[in-house]
Amino acid sequence: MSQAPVPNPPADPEIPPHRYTAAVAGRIEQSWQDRWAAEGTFAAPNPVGDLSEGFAERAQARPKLFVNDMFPYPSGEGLHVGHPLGYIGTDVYSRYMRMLGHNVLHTMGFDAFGLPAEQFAVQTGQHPRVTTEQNIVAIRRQLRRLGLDHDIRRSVSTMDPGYYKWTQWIFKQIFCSFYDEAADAARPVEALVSELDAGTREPRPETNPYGMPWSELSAQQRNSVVDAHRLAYVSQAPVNWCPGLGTVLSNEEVTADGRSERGNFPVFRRPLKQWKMRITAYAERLLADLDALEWPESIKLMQRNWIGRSIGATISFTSASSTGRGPSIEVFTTRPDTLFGATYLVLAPEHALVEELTAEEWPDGIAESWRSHAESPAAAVAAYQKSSSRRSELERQADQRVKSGVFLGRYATNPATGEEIPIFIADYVLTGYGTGAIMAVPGQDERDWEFAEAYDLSIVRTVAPPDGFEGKAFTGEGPAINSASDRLDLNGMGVSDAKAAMISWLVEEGHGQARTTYRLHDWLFSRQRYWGEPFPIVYPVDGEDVDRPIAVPDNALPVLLPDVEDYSPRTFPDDDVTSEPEAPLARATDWLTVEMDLGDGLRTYRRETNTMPNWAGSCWYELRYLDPHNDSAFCDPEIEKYWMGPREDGDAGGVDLYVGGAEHAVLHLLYARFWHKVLFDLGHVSSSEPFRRLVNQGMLQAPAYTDARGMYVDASAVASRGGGFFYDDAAVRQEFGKIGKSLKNMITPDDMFADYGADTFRLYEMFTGPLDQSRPWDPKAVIGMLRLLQRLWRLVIDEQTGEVRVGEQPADAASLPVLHRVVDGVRAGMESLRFNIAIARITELVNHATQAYAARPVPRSMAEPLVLLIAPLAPHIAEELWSRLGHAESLARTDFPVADPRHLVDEMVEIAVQVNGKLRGSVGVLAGADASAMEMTARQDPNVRAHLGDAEVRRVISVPGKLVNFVLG
RNA sequence: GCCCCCGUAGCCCAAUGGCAGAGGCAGGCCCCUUAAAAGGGCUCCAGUGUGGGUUCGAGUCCCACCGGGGGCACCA
Repeated sequence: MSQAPVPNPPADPEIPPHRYTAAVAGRIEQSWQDRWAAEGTFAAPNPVGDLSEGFAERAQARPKLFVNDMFPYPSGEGLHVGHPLGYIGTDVYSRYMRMLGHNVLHTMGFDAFGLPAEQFAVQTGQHPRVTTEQNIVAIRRQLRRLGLDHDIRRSVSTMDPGYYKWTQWIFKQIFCSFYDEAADAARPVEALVSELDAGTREPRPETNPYGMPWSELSAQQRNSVVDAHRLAYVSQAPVNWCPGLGTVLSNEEVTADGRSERGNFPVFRRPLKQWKMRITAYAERLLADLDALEWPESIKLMQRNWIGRSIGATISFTSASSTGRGPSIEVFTTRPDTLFGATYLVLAPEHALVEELTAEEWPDGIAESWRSHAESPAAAVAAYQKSSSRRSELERQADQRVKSGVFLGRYATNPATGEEIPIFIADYVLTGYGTGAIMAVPGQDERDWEFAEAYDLSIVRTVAPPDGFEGKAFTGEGPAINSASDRLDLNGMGVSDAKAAMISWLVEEGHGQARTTYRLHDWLFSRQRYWGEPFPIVYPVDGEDVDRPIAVPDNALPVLLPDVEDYSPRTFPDDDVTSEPEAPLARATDWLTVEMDLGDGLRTYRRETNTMPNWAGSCWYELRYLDPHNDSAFCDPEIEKYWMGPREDGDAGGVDLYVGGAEHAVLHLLYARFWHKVLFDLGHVSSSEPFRRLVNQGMLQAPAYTDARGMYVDASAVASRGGGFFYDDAAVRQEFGKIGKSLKNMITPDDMFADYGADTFRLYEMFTGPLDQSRPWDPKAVIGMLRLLQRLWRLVIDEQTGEVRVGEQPADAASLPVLHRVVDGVRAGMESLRFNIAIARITELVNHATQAYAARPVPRSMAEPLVLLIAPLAPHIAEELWSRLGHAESLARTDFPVADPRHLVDEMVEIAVQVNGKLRGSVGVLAGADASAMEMTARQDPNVRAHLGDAEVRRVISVPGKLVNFVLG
């Protein structure tokens, strides 16, 4: 497609007929996009399977590279100029790497399930699938117009049954697995059952409440023990219930102030029966494997904080009851060394032992404040439990630090001191962390100190604070004090020695053991929404195993999402704590019950009516790009190994470059790692991590304008005059903010295509700063990149005639160092994803060539490398010029220019001469000059001489090619 | 409160510990134009947030503080 020179119908007769304008750019760009699509330029062959055509010739001998963006949610508003930042970044990098000889796969898909589509459907009465499909079409068009080098054969959409079939299949894999601590890996549940049957394994204690060995359990009891081992399981536990959204949410979806991340509705903790994923089994590996990943440190840190490992011990306290011994209470502490200072125990209000530990009546002689103005401990406990469950997280937040609690009327024995200490419940102890119970050590813990002050509890320091310490609790390092009994003496030890000594004593005496806990909780996986993946789960409606969750067989996948009359989730007033979740799928009455033969004859089953959370589809999509049409596996193992497998021993494997926003630090990125590790354990993938290298693109902010009333005005209608900004002749104030409707500063890629063309837009996005940095988007600055392309165009094409104007003569000697320095700099910018410096280098070369060859043709030996240098950044104009320079093939796989080292060093260099570190002169020396030659030359500079005078030169620092510094004595 | 990142010209940003400026926008001047600008050329503009320290030499390394952004927050 060596197009006839584009006829340029000049709207303005004064513009040269063949100038590179937005209109010309638009025609060139669309014709190249057509050609790339027709020729399959960016099709990356797989080693085997339906996409393997061309592998031998195009890929086999080359290194591979898999580049991936976080795929977009196809919202009805389309893309604004902020979205493509990362997409363009990966595009430039992948085009560059392709020119370096890699078999590059760059992909894009759609995260199609989600709440907005459902809400839009409710408003318009259109099926969410219909509106989502329309949005996908619109966004596909925008992405194509950007000229991205995606292998479009591999586009995926999470809402397609052919896709979510495999989401459901992976769910089944997780459901049908348990975590084998000994192997430190997930294994199939069948293996668990056969080991239990063979007697080579006992159930994990917490899974077997029956107090009998496996061999003596009934069939139903065995089922419940097995189900309690599964990595996906149903549990009745306090969860985040959001009445305003009508659904439960995962911890990751709740903000620090107890509201939903989406919609900002209050969230309440309520015990509900819900699906969870045992991500906590992977806590240690999710933590440890972060080290080897090439991820931003900030994201690694956020994941480490979220996983929140604490190393400490569990300690058992024996309680006393009116009849003698009561139940023992297990607490978790990171400071076992302070046990001698534990003067009371606190349980979370929801703790399972609270009822059993509540005394009949108040013991004699206790302070009124401990009675909570209640007649009996049971009444006080009931009132307190009620009030704390009613409070939203937000309210708990608001009275943070005001400690309250209730005495249970019972005491426990401190195993170190033998003393009786009172047992309280208080909501500053959280059910979900550790054991849900603590030993309170006011001397070394600020929270415990506050509570102790409020309830007049005794305080014993067990770590000596430094002299002059005037604070309350002392949490720092110091020697142990008050920590000795006739059986154990910690006094004088530092904190870590004391911890170790205490733990070994506890273990010896049977009072406790070392233990590590995590802040990470199991992932709440069910949602009461319509627009998501149905679970591949059914429940028998009768029989002995009634209500037991059972996975449907693989041949029944996908479990299709049924149509319903009403897609809307049942929502409630924001603060309706007592409301109950209600899944929209429960309304699909025909779908709800199903007759199946799952091995014991035809029976009736009820389907699971919850759907999966929005994150499910994005937990594994990078794998589906690799083998998108495979109907017998989510991905052929050989193909996975080729694109994502480890490169050498110790390498985790994964996507070679993954780019997306930092807002997914602990949501998508943690969930996806978890799923990937399960698939790895079960032998389905060879990589142990999904994303080897991660880069967060920055956020773009655009100018927004407020009028005198403080209202936002349409930013596109604001004019700037004489340093001020005006809207309808009224002065307005400029600020920068998130692009969108609310600030009325929406700028779309379509505006940019129309005004400048895609190449200028791409250049501008990449030019304003490093990829990972947030920066303002200044619509007025885009013109600079168009000017650059116009100058480039003019170097190759005569604006009057449209003829190619390059010459065949060699380049000037003075041009070669410039060219090669620029090549070197552009490569450096491409490698480091700092495309802004690559563009600056290219601009230098364009400016140099424009000046040096103002009156004569630019040599082909300069023009061609220049075109190739800019090709990853501005691919359309580069292809067009390359074609006009006489090349029939696309430049997509042409070798990227290489800098010749001989031209990187000048013969003569200017070096700085300093005296005592101050610049005193500048002299020219031969580039290869050694230290003494540089010094000799430097001493001849008159100004340097004057400064040296007669003083003694104590030392001379010579940096070759840079400077000489005389240090005087 | 704790943790992380960032402060260079009017603005966006460059500068392996070695002469603070590569590139762009805006401003000014000139050329081309009847005129204009989304053409061409030239040009003004900071001593690197503040205060210490290390070093022959600090934008760069270390410490403290100030300002901006982000994360976590009763996690025992």
